[in-house]
Amino acid sequence: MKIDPKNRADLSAQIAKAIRDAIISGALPVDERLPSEAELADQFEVSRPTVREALKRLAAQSLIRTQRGATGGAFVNRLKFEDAYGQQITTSTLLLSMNEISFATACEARYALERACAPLSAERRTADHLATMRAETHRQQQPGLTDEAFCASDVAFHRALVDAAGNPVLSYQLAGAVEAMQPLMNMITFSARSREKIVALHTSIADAIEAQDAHAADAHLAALAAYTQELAQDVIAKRQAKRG
Amino acid sequence: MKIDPKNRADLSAQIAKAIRDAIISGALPVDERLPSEAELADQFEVSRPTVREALKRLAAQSLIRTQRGATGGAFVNRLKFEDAYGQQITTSTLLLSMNEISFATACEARYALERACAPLSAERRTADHLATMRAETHRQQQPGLTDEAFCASDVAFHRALVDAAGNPVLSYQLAGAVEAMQPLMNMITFSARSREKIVALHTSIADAIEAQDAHAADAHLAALAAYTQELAQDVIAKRQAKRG
DNA sequence: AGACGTTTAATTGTCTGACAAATGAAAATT
DNA sequence: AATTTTCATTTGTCAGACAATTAAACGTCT
Repeated sequence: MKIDPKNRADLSAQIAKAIRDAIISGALPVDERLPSEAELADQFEVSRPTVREALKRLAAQSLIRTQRGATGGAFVNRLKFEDAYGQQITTSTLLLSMNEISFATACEARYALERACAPLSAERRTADHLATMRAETHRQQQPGLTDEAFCASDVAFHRALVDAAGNPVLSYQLAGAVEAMQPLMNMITFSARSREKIVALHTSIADAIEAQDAHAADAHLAALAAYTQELAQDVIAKRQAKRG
Repeated sequence: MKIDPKNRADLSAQIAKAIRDAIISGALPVDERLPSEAELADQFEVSRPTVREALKRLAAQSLIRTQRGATGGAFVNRLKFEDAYGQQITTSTLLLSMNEISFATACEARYALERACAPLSAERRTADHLATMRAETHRQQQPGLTDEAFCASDVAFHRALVDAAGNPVLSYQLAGAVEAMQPLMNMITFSARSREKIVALHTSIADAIEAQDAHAADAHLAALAAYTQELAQDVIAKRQAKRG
């Protein structure tokens, strides 16, 4: 764990990288305690604030956790899926909002990934996953539901579908794609008729998953993808008509 | 952008969250300059080191960039796919290494996602993507290639396959899954015969993509997934035999 | 007037030293 | 033996200072 002694700029970034590399390589195992800030400052020959800035960088990535007190310090953190979810959703959301990603591109990616899960979900779905999907489709039929609540329920439905695949790596990867789409979906106002059609497709998907019919699930997901694209195009067209 | 004035613990985390929320909500647009560290310290009523720790947290997530000098400061960073790749790969790698994810689970997720890309890749592949895939399959036939180099070429082949879908969101999502698998793949020693079979499957996949035959591409990918699992099981079985 | 070097102000990067707060362990007391 | 007190360690925060960098403002020479 060394830093470049000549380049005295971005010291905290260099130190963070050195420690991060040690963690990734396994030299620092999970729950290992790092030296105290004072000791790290001595080792790297920098001041304590510089060490602290480096540690905060690592904390922002959930690579370490810190604890105050006599036996406290910085510990290598076991990166949990739930921690990673949050980061992925933040990153994906910003990527979509900052890079002029079209709705079509984001939507295509989302449904492509989701269709990859469907066969596994059909095979392994539990009663719990099915119950969640049914509950959400039921919620989506409530009359007074706001568009935001409808979209949130939509996300919950698709999360259950993905989780039913029983593969945490897939769930993690999909979390970003599905949740990052929500702000874009919220921009669409769902008419009563469009909601009805979406709920019908959700029901068909849940039926197919329950029947363990991967082919049917895929077909209904494809139909839902196509219909979502169609709705978005209508919204975009109407907006441009208003302008013109 | 406010912080809890009562809770004077984790101030830098609170400040980082306040600024992060402002960026995500769009209140701070891309390339907007944040107030100077001294001004932020005044606004939040904390010291400059505390502000700096908060800014370093955001820098670790590529949400801001800093520049020294008279017109310098911290600027909201346009999150590029390139930056996000790195973070996703780091996170995915650590998730796999720290959470006792089996090879089977990771492999299943990877190939499920990749098969989601295949139809789009078959439809949209350019000469450039095909050339990369051909070049990598050719490289994989070199006799003196180390296992690491073979795996690196394998990653490059699959990256080209994914990029051929022409959807940057998919490429971003897949980057984590494909690259994070590399350390696990490196643990497998590829015999001459297994390499031969893998190269044959790669060639079949490239052929199918070139012919824009999505169904064939999917079938060959499925075969590759099954064969990879088979190889891994052999390695695991041999290791256990050595122990016993 | 225009081109070119110089100064200057603003800003981040780093350092030093200090104190507060939390926390577990050791010591003292009942 | 159980409980309370004290204490050492460590992180969290603060104040002030100086160095390094950078672009704009200024001055000088042609």
